[in-house]
Amino acid sequence: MIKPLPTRERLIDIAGDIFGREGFKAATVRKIAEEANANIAAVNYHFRDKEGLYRAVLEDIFAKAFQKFPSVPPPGTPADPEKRLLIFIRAMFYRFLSREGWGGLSGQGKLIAREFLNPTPAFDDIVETYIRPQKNILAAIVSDVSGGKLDPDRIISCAVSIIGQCIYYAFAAPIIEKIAENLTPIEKNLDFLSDHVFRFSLGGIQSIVNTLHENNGIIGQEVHP
Amino acid sequence: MIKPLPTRERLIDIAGDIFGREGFKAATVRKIAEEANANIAAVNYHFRDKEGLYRAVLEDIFAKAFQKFPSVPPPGTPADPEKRLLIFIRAMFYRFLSREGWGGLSGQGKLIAREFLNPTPAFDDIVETYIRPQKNILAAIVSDVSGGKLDPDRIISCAVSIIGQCIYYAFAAPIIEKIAENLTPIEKNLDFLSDHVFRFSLGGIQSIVNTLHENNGIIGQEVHP
DNA sequence: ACATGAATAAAACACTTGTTTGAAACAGTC
DNA sequence: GACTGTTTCAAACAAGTGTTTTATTCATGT
Repeated sequence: MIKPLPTRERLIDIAGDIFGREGFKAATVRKIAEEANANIAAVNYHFRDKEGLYRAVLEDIFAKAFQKFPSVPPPGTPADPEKRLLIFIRAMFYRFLSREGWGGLSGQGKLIAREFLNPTPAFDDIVETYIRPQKNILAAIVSDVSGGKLDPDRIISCAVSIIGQCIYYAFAAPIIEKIAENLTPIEKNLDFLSDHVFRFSLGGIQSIVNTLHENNGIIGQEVHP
Repeated sequence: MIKPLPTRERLIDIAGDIFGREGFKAATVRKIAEEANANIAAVNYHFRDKEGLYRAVLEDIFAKAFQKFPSVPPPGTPADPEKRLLIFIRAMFYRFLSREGWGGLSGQGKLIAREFLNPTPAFDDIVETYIRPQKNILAAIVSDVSGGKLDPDRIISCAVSIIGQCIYYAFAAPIIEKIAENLTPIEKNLDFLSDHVFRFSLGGIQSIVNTLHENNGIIGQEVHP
C-alpha cells in the first residue's frame, strides 16, 4: 500500500507536466486541479496564485534533476578531462530524457525548453543557481580537453556547441521522431546518443584548436548572401 | 512614398511576431489586430478564424525564408562537399537570426522553435515540404564529407548534431545572452558563429569516422548512473 | 451616376479564465 | 467532547476570450 502524496506535491508534479505540454497561459488551473484530484481552490490556497504554483514547479524540477544526475564525478574520483566530458554529456541526456529525469512526465522537459525560449521572471534565479555553474563546469572541461590552447570566447563557443547538441535532442524530439525514427531520444538510445555527442564534440574541439591560425571569415568569403 | 501593405499582409507579419513571442493561446486576436492597425473582425474575415491566421503565418514564414536563404549553392556553381556544408550552415544562421530572416520580427524565430517543441497539426505539411528535404540535403553533404564511410544512422546523428548547434543559438538566445554576452547571436556575429559551427562539425564528422571501429558503449562503461 | 461586391467598423454574444468566498470536513490537543 | 487551526469543497464573480452580427465605407466597372 503506497501512501498517496499530499495535495501540494500532487499539484506540483501534475502542473509540471501540463505547464510544459501546453505553456503557462494555455494550461488551466482547472485541468491541473482535476488531473491532480484536487479542488480548484487548492492552487490558490497552497501557492497563492497560478504563478506561485509555476515558481514552485520550476524550483522543484531543477532541484530534483540536478540532485539525481550530477554533472561531475563523485568527490574523490579522479577523472581525466575526456572522461569528465563524457560524464557531463551523459548526465545532461539522462536529466532531460530518462524516465527518472524529465522524460517521465514528458512535459517537464518541455517546460524548461520553454523557459530557454521565453524566460519568465521566475527563471532568473534558476539561471544563477543552476545554469551558470553548469556553464563554468563545462568551460573548465573544454579548456582542459583543448590543452589550454583556446581563448575564452572559443571555449564558450565550443561549450555552446556541445550543450546545443544535447538540448536539441530533447527540444526537437517530436520532429526527430518524424524524420529520423531510429534516433528517437528514448531511454534505450541515451547511451548511444551520449557516446555520439561525446565523440563528435571531441573531434570538434580538436578541429577548433587545429585551425586556430586561420583568419576568421576568410573561408567562403564569396559565398552568398 | 511607400505603398502601405494591405490589411491581410499586415496581419500575417504582426501575427507571426506575436504568436512567436507569446504562443498561440496567449496571443490574442485583439492585440494582433490592434498592432496591425486593423479591426478585430478582420482576422475572421480574411482567415476564417484564429487558427486560419496561424496557418497562413506558418506557410508565409517558411516560404519567404527558404526563398531568401537557400541551403544549396545556385545551380551551375560547382562546390566541394566542405563548401556545401558551410553554405548550408550559414544559410541556417541567416534564416534564423538575420534581420532579413526571422531575426527582424524576432518572434517569428520563436514561433518555429515552438513548433519543434509542440508541433501543431498545421506543421505536418511544413515538415514534409521544407524540413524533410533539408534533412536529405544535409545528409548527402555529411555523407560526402565523410567520404562515404558512414552508415545511415551515423550520418543522421551527425546531421542532427550540426542542426542542433545552429538551432540552439536561435532557440536559446535569451539565455546565451545572459551567460555569454560576447556570443549573442546577432547580425554581426553570424559569420563568426557559422564559421565556428562549420569547423567544429568538420572535426566532429572526422572523429566519428575515425572511431568507427570502437565498440559502442564501451567507453566509460563504469560511469554512473 | 449607379450598382455590385469586397473590405472595414463597432457592438454584442457566448464562453472560458483565474480568483474569491463562506461553509464544511478533518486533524490534533487540552 | 469541545476547541483550534488547517485543509477541502462547491458556488459565484469579474475580467478577458474568439467569434458573429449588422451596418457602413470603399473600390470598380458599366
